[in-house]
Amino acid sequence: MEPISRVGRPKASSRETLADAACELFLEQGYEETSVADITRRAGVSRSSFFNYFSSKSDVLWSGLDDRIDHALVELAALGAGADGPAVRAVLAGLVRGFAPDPLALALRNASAMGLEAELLRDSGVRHAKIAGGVAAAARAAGVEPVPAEILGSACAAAVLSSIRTWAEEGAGQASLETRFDRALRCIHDLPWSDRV
Amino acid sequence: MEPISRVGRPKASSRETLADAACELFLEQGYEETSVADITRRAGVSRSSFFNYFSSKSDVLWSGLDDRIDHALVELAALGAGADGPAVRAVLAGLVRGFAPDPLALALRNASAMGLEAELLRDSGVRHAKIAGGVAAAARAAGVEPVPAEILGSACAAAVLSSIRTWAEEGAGQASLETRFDRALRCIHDLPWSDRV
DNA sequence: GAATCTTATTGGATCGCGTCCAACAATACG
DNA sequence: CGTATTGTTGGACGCGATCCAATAAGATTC
Repeated sequence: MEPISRVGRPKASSRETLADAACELFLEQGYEETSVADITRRAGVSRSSFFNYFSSKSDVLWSGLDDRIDHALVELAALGAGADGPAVRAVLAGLVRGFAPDPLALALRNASAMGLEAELLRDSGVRHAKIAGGVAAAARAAGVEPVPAEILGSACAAAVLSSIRTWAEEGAGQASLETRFDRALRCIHDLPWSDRV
Repeated sequence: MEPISRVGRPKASSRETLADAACELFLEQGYEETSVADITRRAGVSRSSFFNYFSSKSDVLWSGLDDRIDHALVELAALGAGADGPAVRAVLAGLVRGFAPDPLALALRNASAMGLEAELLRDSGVRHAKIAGGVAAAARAAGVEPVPAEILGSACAAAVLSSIRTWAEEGAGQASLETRFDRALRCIHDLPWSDRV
């Protein structure tokens, strides 16, 4: 991935060290109650260093998924006018494929223990919006009207995020994330109340 | 609405005074660049007073819609097991009915001038999640499985928010908000790619 | 091995949001 | 005129986040 540069001062710490320290503390004393200074103290680095590795406290939880989302957004944009259903489906499937247990999965599973409900509501809304926006743009590029495009985007984003959430909540057990996502996507064209809402 | 208390010190300022000052400044110099202190300076009150009227800076923009959303959530919860399509539709229609031009509408129309893109993405995500969560809970109460319920909720939330957004962006002209919302809701059971995604 | 280049780490200053609280002001009521 | 009630104010505080200059630790070059 990274063309590890062999020049300059070597990194003394790592994202992982910081993420581990952060997750420990989130579990021990809650997310809100853990300051960035707490995290860096435990990791044995300075507070400044934290922001060399993460752009914010919540980034510890979300950077893994964010990378995947950003990658998917690029692919969606590249679809151009050829953004039909299967193409979009393939991009989104790639988004979830191989998504490993991660600080985010830990946070989703222990949301109440971490006192994360509010924070997760807020942050997952941002990711929902990013995915939905990307899909909506792809749909518009393929000729769909703006409002239905947004609704479709939003439904797809919900499929992605809610499959991740249920997968994380139930541990690694049961169905794989990709299977869940497939099932979720199928729900879109089989919505309840479709004939009535 | 309010049982105006005739006892104790009368209010020296008002929400409206503060909201007006805030909107002026947001337009003049942008949202990020406007501090709470700036707002209260212009309104002629102390910084502390701001938080007697609004719970946060962004609350200036969102409190009007938030009240409506909270009201709708209560109604949705009250539906219980009888939450069928038309009932939910009626609640959501009530959410948008008579939604007047408002700091939020101003912000949506002048988002780029206010440098609000990022903030709106973030904040509208929260409202999307609230609406989607409420509709999903109602759907689950009516026997819908969790994942399709979330997707349905998300689609409904997108219908609400995207109709508000397009309505605000095009000024008060063209179609009324309620008409827009009706059209948006209809998109849900006529999604493009329905046979393919 | 010394100078130099590149990159990482660090501490400290600074800012803004949001919370909290005690002091104070203005009104109604008895 | 006291007193209760409600609103306003200033100040202190903690936290997240940004910025920057000083410093450290290697690699590279000569």
